[in-house]
Amino acid sequence: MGSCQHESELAGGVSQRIDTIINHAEQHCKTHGVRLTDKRKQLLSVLIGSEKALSAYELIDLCKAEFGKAIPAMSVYRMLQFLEDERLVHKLNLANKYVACAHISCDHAHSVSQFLICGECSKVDEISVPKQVFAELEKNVEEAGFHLITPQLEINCICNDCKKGNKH
Amino acid sequence: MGSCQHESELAGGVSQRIDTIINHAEQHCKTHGVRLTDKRKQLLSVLIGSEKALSAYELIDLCKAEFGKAIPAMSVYRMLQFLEDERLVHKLNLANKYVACAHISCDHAHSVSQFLICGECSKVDEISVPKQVFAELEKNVEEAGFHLITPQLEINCICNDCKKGNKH
DNA sequence: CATGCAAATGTTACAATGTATCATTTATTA
DNA sequence: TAATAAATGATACATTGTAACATTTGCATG
Repeated sequence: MGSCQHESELAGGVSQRIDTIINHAEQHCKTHGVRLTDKRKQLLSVLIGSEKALSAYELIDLCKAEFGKAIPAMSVYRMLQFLEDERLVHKLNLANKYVACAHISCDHAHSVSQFLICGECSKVDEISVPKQVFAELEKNVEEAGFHLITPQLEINCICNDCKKGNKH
Repeated sequence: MGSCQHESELAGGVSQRIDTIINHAEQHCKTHGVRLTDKRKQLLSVLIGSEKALSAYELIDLCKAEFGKAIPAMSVYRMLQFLEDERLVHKLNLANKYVACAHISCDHAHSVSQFLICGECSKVDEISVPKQVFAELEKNVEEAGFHLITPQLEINCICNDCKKGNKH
């Protein structure tokens, strides 16, 4: 697997960065024969613009603040499901929150993602641990008579800022 | 750290096994100056007797079935909190369910627990991966600017039985 | 034993999260 | 443009979890 640029490090301002990623998402959907509608795009752009993982209802509030109209909860859950199916968004079950995939603009597939979730401020980092470490873990799982279903690990952490006692 | 006998492998029948563990739990509470009341004991024994992780409301139903009286949700959540604080029970945030600690009868502390959670049937196994594997993982977490708070990893899996398509 | 205090549990009323069902709107295609 | 499928909206609920206050229980002490 080649290295890739983390999307938070893309050049340009914030909204330009979001546009770039959204463009990639649109391209992705086009080639998959599915539609990235305006509403879905709104949701995704809010997630991309957020440092933190967001709950469905936080998303509703933010969309309302940014776009003026409240999206019903039912619709938000459906759109999140769509975005998850298209691997544009990850659901963090540990926190019941959602984050944009950190690699939407990358072409290559990412094998294993670990999500570090700050329990204080919900900041999330999506990292990839070395294959070998993950392979070790998987070996132990298999020995216990279980099988990994998603190569996704969610880890409860505290981020540097919160550890230092900074407010947000 | 010494090796230890997994509690599901204790000799004797099921209810005897539960009694044995409960006795250890009582001893534990006595030395910690807290009370393992009858209700708390009921809850704990249901959890010990269950192969699967149980939600708070599943616990309410099972307690009602076994002991005749329904415990209010509020009380159940409080008792679960108590049992968690005493490290007799683990909360699995991935599944919003609870399991009895697999090592109540062991004297020594267990450093790092990984919970393998079957997404089909909620069966849970509490394993310990080698220290070195965990240390590797932790190193990656630190490099990302995060810190582990609980040495607890929850992993979405499917168990052998469910993979084979067995019904429960 | 009575009394008083603290811990534990119960009750009520909600808040928050998530979904089933049916209605409506929007896009696509013949 | 009409027919159809996909997406979204609206309503009503189910489930999960908690805040606030009331009651009961266990325990120490006079």
